[in-house]
Amino acid sequence: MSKNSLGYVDLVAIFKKQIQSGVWQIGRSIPSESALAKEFGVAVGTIRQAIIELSNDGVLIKRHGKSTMVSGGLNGQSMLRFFRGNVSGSGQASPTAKVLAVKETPIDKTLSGLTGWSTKNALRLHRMRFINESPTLFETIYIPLPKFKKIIKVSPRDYESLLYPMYASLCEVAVMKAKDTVSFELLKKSDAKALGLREGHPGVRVDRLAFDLSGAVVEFRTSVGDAMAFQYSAEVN
Amino acid sequence: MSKNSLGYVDLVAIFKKQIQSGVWQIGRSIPSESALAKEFGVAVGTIRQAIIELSNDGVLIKRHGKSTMVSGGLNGQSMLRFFRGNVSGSGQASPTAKVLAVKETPIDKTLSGLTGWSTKNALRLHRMRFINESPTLFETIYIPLPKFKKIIKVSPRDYESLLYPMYASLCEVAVMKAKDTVSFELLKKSDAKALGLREGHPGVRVDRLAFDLSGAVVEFRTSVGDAMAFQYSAEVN
DNA sequence: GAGTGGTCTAGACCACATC
DNA sequence: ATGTGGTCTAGACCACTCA
Repeated sequence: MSKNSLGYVDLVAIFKKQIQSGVWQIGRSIPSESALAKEFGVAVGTIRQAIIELSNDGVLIKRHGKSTMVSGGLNGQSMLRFFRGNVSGSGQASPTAKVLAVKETPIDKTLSGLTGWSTKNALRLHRMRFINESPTLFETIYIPLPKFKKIIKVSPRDYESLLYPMYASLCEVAVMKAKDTVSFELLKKSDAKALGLREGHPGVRVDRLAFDLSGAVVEFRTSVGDAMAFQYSAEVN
Repeated sequence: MSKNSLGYVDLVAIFKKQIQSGVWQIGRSIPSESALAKEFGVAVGTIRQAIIELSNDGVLIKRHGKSTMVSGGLNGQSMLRFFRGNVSGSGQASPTAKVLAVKETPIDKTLSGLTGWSTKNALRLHRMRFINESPTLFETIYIPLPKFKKIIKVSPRDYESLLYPMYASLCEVAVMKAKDTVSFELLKKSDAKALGLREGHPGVRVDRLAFDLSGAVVEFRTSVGDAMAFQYSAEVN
């Protein structure tokens, strides 16, 4: 006895593959529910159940009356809400970012251990983030090659101010989830200097692993800032 | 033309009221889907849609083959994973807690501003949390009266080691959501002393607002610890 | 085996977006 | 007016739990 028709769980897996393989592209529409029902030989309700699950996971975006689209993932502006006196407050803060350096570097044991990357090289970016013109976060970012090779051809001055949307549009990589680890440390000389503080000043450090749809790590980022200006809010559910 | 039958959105609201009013009690079963369908005069599918939504919000707990139950909310053991070398690691850490003082205090403007509490008094607890016998977090906890009046009659030595389950079983209060705000500061003398550190040592402070099903604040808690031992992990979605 | 939730169907009808 | 997703129905059948 073999099952000869697909369940919604199967469809969820199939739809994910459509996205990972690029058949369904980031930011573009997927076929209508009734079309998919015909294509896969199931009832519309079954298609809907699969789509609703993916929508709850942030993979698809539904809007009543319009077609369902493939999400580009997180937008990455989530990092700066960690500091006092910024965006979420009233008035206008002006968060900006500047990429200071881009360099191709080998993936060493430490980095591959953290990320699971098995290719040889990665890109390393140094990036400063500003609030109201003042340097607030110094970031070191690793992204693997060759997946992000198109980034190399972009001049750092032409980087978009948010990296994740750029990853999506340029490299077809959607960051769906991330894990932050916040810890406290005294600033090293180099970090302190970049932030306009003295060596040994209390610092905060946020290590972030960013994951794509398949759960693979697509970025590792370390951000350092002034602990005394730091404030992090999180929902616990 | 009036709508003469209930939609699943209406049912979600109705079911929440059943819980808030105590008709459906924390930890107990709710009627079966088919029974509810008859009671409210709708199809089973409509009941299911409402229940699924509440289940996704953590309000109800479904288990295949068994009846659906009302959740007791968060368990409150979430705070200690913030420190290094603890539970989530291998081996056995032994997190414990000890309530040092319980006192009835008036709700001042600051507290009512933060929490929205409009009654006159609150209970204030001082509580120390330990990892492997060593004092790690010093907590100051406010809960409003008269909602928590049953707590007064319990001797601090008889408190359960997790407070949220005690709130649920004793006071019918389920903490469904919380908001943590993490910041760094130099330890005040009193906090430092309680933690076995010297005044001015780098400290971490976590302010938490805990919410019930209706979104009302049911607890305000401030936790202070050693910044050097602090490590916080969070998922970003 | 009786009772519960889980999946799927086929179709009706509603609500929103767009032309 | 057409196409899309949103809601609801009534019923069949499956899968799990427990006595």
